[in-house]
Amino acid sequence: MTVVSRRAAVTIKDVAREAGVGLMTVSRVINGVPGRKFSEETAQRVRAAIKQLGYEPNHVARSLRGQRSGVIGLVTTNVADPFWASCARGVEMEARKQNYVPILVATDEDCLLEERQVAALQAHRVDGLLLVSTYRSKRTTLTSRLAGIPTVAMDRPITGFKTDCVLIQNDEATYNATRHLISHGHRKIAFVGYGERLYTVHQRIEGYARAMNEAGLAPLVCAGASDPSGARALAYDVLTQSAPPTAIFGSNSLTLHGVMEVAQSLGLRIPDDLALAGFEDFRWAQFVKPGLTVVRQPGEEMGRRAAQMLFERLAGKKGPPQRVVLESELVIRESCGCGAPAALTAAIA
Amino acid sequence: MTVVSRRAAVTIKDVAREAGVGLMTVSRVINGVPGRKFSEETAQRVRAAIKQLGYEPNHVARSLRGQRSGVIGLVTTNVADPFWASCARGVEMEARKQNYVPILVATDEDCLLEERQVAALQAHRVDGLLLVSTYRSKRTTLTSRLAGIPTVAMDRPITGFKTDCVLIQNDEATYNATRHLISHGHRKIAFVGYGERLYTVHQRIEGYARAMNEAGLAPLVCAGASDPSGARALAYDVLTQSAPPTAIFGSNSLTLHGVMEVAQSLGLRIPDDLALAGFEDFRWAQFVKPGLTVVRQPGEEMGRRAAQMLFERLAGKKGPPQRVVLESELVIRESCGCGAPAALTAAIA
DNA sequence: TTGTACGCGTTATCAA
DNA sequence: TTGATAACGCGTACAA
Repeated sequence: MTVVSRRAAVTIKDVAREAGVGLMTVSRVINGVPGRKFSEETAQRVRAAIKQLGYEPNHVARSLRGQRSGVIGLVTTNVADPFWASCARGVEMEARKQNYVPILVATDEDCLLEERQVAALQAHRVDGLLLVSTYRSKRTTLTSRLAGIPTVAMDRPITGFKTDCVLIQNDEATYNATRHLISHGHRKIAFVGYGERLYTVHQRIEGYARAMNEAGLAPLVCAGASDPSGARALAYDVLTQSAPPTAIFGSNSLTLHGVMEVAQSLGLRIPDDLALAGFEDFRWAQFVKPGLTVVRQPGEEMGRRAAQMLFERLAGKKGPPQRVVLESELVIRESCGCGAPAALTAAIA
Repeated sequence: MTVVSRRAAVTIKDVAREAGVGLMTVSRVINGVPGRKFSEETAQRVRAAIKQLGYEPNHVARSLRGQRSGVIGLVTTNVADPFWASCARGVEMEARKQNYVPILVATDEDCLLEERQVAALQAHRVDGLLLVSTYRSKRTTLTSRLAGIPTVAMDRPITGFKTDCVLIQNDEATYNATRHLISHGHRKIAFVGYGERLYTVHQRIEGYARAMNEAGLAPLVCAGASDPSGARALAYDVLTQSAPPTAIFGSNSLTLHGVMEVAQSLGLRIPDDLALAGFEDFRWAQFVKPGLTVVRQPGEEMGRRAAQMLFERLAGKKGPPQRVVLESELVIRESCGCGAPAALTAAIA
């Protein structure tokens, strides 16, 4: 692949020539050193030249020189998912404040791809990493790579690697949602979701199972899907067995959607024949009929907080890895069996 | 801001020493020049050393040396919007195929911010730009900056700058949707949307007005919102006037959502009291009641195609700017007044 | 207060 | 087939 011709970029040299000063004077004016080692008059000339030539400092050269690159890596599983999209938005806004830009890559929940992407980010000399890490089913060099770069884990801790992380309450939220379904009189409640090796799924199953056990009910976990059709298959199997559950907790938005599709195709009315609750609120959830009872996760805030923590580390903050857990919220609508469609929300402490 | 210590990276020099060869031999082995200018035996030694040391080529240095940086800029208005998120996803997937990574920045529909972001991308020496450009209400240096970087416009052309672009059919889709509403007997149909200076909004208004005029009806355009609350205000005004419209076309997802909220608060039944159609399909649209009749835009494909066009240019493709227009599709559900909730879709030629 | 020389990691060029 | 050298744009260390 050859590169097309590019307009010769204007460098610090051009500015120096234009302003009739040395290179370093220009550099100093640009970087505004603490000690003000130049006269205001020359500074004026330099600034004029910069403007005139439309000079823009070359981050690449700065970066090579050993300074910060001004780039961070943002590794999610798939930005098309609204939750990761809002997370990316939070990161982007925070990065902008700090004059940083994020490189966006995806792992598709594949630990090998995750490793490759982290390696690529490393090759681009990012100053830090924001990482949504996937369960590692194979040996990878991930943790040794991570040792070289300030990293903040988002949504899930990184297996075998202690670092700053921003998580969201999973168990407690699922516990409360399950209890809520139980309070509606359901005794057979299934948990449908992705593979339980995923940290968040595991946590959610824990909360679900705790609520079930406390109520003396037998947990019914259907985990192992990895895409929409898998979730549908799981839902179909559990809903067509001899004594199907009267309620289902959907571990994520895609799963919940799949359950709805299957329920509809089976002619099940919600919440009368099948009550539903699950994960992830979204803009239109109020207009879905029946309104969905879901756990709302602060995705944007997670991105923002993670970015903030990373920038603090980049600014030199010392200390042991920190763990921040953001609260989630159970938004009660109608799919659980509640009559009132009003904004009856219960905050989870 | 100081940078925390970073593990000293292993360079090509280390590899050369380890393998007992010169720098250039290593470089040649890595880059596998066409003419195979090295013996297989030395190549083996070099590859072994690379593996042993865990060497990873430094993109930053490559970039400085004048080669491609391996980075492209991806400028959208806001990734939290599902449409831009799917677009970003398309770009990301295509970039991955080409061993490129995208830097993600947002403009928030602000032309000044757009300029700043493009400048930042320039400073990072991106090889190319994928840009969702906003209407320029103020003088900016955008076009002169763009002259230096291969650029593909997405969703909207760039004012005053001819370049490759990937657009989506707006007028035709809106024309068809409006005609569909008219076919249901509506005579007073309002168009509610964002500012008409936005290219896409302008196009949609054209299609809407054409359908109205052809039917001998008077267009009723309520444009000028710039956020959800603005859209709600617009919807409220038009729905509470003396002779309110019996149907509304919502120019984007947020607007359509706002109209639904207002309609609900006014106790309007859809589609009986108010028929609705609008832009942007989404995963849950089938479960919204009534099902939403919307134009489905191929966001991911747009991102993918734009990225492909950019990489073709980066590979040296010559020729005048190309314009690709992707087809959109009217997904007919129930909000327009159609009874059948089935997947009755009409492709737009 | 200002300027010069060097090095960051890589590749193009040229010589061996 | 290989290696030495210069250059990319910038900032640090030092000299003027």
